[in-house]
Amino acid sequence: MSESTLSQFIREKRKLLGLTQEELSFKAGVGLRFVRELETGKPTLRMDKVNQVLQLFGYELGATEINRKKLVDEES
Amino acid sequence: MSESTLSQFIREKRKLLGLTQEELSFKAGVGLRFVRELETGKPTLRMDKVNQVLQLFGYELGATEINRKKLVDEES
DNA sequence: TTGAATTATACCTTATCGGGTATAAAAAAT
DNA sequence: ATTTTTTATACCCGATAAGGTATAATTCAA
Repeated sequence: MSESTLSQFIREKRKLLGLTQEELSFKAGVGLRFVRELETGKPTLRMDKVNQVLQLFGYELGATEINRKKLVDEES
Repeated sequence: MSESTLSQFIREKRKLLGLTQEELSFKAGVGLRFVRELETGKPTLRMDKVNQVLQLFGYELGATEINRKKLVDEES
């Protein structure tokens, strides 16, 4: 799990659970189009909607250091 | 810097730099009202605007583990 | 305490996000 | 190769975020 960007993080987590975008959107309670835009890196998304998705994975939006070198795993 | 919530994080960082909400909003290129809503925890804010503010502190929005116990400082 | 500075809340307008739907492209399976 | 599944892109509409402005509340200094 490299998590260079939020979009990659979401996609990787989703695939890890073996879900399609449609299944994820249903589970998260957001529109399918939103999941697409999220995974394709649209920057203007609303935080609450993004959090609905992240919570399925046990994550949420937070402030992260910009030049924080991401190590092997998501642990730091 | 405890950073339990994003709003607290922003406010603490701002005070650390000795800025008023107005000065921060100007530097970040967002409206004053946005900074207020950000620091009072409005959950429906747009990610790009939040990132404009966070970048002033060298931070950005990212996925963080939900039950990640925040230790003494922001370092983990 | 008084007054100035800072922060909070409410109203209004404009821009656009989120969602649905449809179509196309790409990927995966048979 | 063909079919099915999955993902991407475009259009439309309703809801609301963002910003400006004004007013109230709070904080802080003198």
